[in-house]
Amino acid sequence: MPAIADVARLAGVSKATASRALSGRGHVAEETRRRVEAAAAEIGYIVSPDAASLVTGRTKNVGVVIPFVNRWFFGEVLEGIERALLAAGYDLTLYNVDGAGAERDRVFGFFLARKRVDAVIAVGVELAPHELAALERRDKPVVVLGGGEAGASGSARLGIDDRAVGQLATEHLLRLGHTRIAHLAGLGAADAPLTVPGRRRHGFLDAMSAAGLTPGGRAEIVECEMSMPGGHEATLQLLGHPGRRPTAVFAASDEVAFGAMRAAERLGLQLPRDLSVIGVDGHAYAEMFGLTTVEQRPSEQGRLAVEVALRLLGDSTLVDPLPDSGAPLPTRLVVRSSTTAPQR
Amino acid sequence: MPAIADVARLAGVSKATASRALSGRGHVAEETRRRVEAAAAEIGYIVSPDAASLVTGRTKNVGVVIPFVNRWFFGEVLEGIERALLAAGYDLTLYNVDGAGAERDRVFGFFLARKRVDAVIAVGVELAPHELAALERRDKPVVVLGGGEAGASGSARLGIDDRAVGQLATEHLLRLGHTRIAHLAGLGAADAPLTVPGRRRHGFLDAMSAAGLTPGGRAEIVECEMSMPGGHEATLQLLGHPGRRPTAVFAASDEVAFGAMRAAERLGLQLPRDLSVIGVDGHAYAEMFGLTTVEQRPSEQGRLAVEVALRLLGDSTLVDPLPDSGAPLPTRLVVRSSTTAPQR
DNA sequence: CTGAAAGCGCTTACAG
DNA sequence: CTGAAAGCGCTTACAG
Repeated sequence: MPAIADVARLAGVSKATASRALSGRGHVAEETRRRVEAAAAEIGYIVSPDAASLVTGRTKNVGVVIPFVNRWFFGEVLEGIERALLAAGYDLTLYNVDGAGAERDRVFGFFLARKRVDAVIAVGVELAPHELAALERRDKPVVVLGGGEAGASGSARLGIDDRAVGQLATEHLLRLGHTRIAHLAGLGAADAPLTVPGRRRHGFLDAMSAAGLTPGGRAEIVECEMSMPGGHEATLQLLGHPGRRPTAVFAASDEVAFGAMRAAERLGLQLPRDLSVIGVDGHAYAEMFGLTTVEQRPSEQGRLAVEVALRLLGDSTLVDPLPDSGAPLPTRLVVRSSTTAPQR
Repeated sequence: MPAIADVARLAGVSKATASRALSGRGHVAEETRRRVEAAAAEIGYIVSPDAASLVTGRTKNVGVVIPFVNRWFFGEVLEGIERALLAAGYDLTLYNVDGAGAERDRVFGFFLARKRVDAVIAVGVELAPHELAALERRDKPVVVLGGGEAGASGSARLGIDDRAVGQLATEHLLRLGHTRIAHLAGLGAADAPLTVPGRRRHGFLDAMSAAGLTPGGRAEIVECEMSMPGGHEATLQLLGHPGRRPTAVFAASDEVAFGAMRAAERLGLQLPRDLSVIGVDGHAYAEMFGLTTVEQRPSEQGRLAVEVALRLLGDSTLVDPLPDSGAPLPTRLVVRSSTTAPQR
């Protein structure tokens, strides 16, 4: 494995000059640079990131903490992050952390605490105060994407306005004339008002109240896992009482909405005549299902999170101001065939 | 940021002893070890992986090359790999590489060529000979999971027997009495016989031939993207000719099967009466769809790939022999309600 | 524009 | 069982 000393020798320069020529930092005569580059190419030299990190203190590596890989939103975010990081010459170290437990403590207490990553991007993960503090103590910029409370000093927060999204989705149904509207909320929505499910639920309640409709207790909000089977099961349960069946459902995510649609069809309902369904996400399958949804662009959000992280690291080539000013990321209502006016 | 010299000073020992006490390599008196550990804990010392890598030549980091994150099989594999790597104290560096192109060349030519990962796990990616050769030249063990041809010297290959899977799925339909069976194959199945879609298609043809049924050209094999919309679209196309409609469909993956089921229902068919559908995967949603499938365990496969990689690195604590002997990974037919005998 | 030297933070023979 | 010393492969002031 050739080292920089080999390149230097072959090019007839010092290691210092070889380093400058290859890294582009510092001035090197054009002719010298060419010689060094030719020498490096000839012997297949590739810089050792470890050695470089040791002296610069930069690893060119970003840690990503994410609770799921196999949920559409998270997978898309991850792809967006990966692409942007790669383009910037950074590596992505993946930590799949869901909930609490020994594994999580190990990620924050050991893996992330070492000098192996320059920054951390946390996707849809509530960072405990001590977790954030530990990262900041080690001068690791943190970018939090989605959910959560306002950030601490060294950290940035990015995300859509989930409360507004819930409100918009509900208002769409209200404007169509629905009054018996159920909400399929994510697990823990009622208990954790600052999480993504909690905020969407809040938006739902805001819209209903504004319309003078006070949703009753369990009959109109059902919590479920934010997946297709979650929505399926909850909808079977929800539509179980034929007495006061809702005419519309606001599902906390598109995957939940798909499950709801399938469950309703299985019960013999005609969609959208007997039940309107709206989701949140803009899932790749939404078009196939004809699902009306509030669309967001997770892969774009991932790209943005990377830009903010690089900027926090002072390694951004960007001129444009970034939307880390606190403004929420964009969303957009996309109306398809799954929502219509209620039957008279 | 405290260094090992600080720990040594505080514990009243040399850096060498501190290193040995903390790493567990080499002998240290029990009492000394305790003093060193107490000192490390007191000042919050955490070893610098870069510095350690530089001298040991090991990074405790494995690169994972994967074409998708957001397809069930791949997401599950990734989660399995991540968990196993984390448990072994390794980091996972993610390279999301789909198809060819400049990005791919950059991953293999730059990112993976550096001394930043000890080994590479490639999931469902056909490695070009020069890509494999480049990794081997740098002494990087390679574990290939899924698809592809027999491995080269320093590499191991793991996967299910996709041809046998295709055959089994088709035989299940044949045994139920179906004779007009269509296959929804993955894109490129006909052109690339050694890929996953190619092998499943091959198994389909083997079973059909053995039953004396020679499938005609395009009427009975349709290729599509291996996703739910892919299966949906292909099925609408397939069932377009009411003349010789198949009574059963073997879908190359569960996601394709879900799309096929939805398309058939949309066309007014009663499932499974009018159409039996079988998939491959054991997707988390298969139960909800009542889908008969040939199940595999991708997260388990990911775990196995890690074990093989660690073994190749001589860093395995395992005693049991591993299934890297060339035997295919296990699969299992799971019969649900989506398949039944054809209508008379 | 270029080079000699120091040093990043570790680990590992080599002695004792 | 422990320590002094060398060295992993780089980059960066500091001179010139």
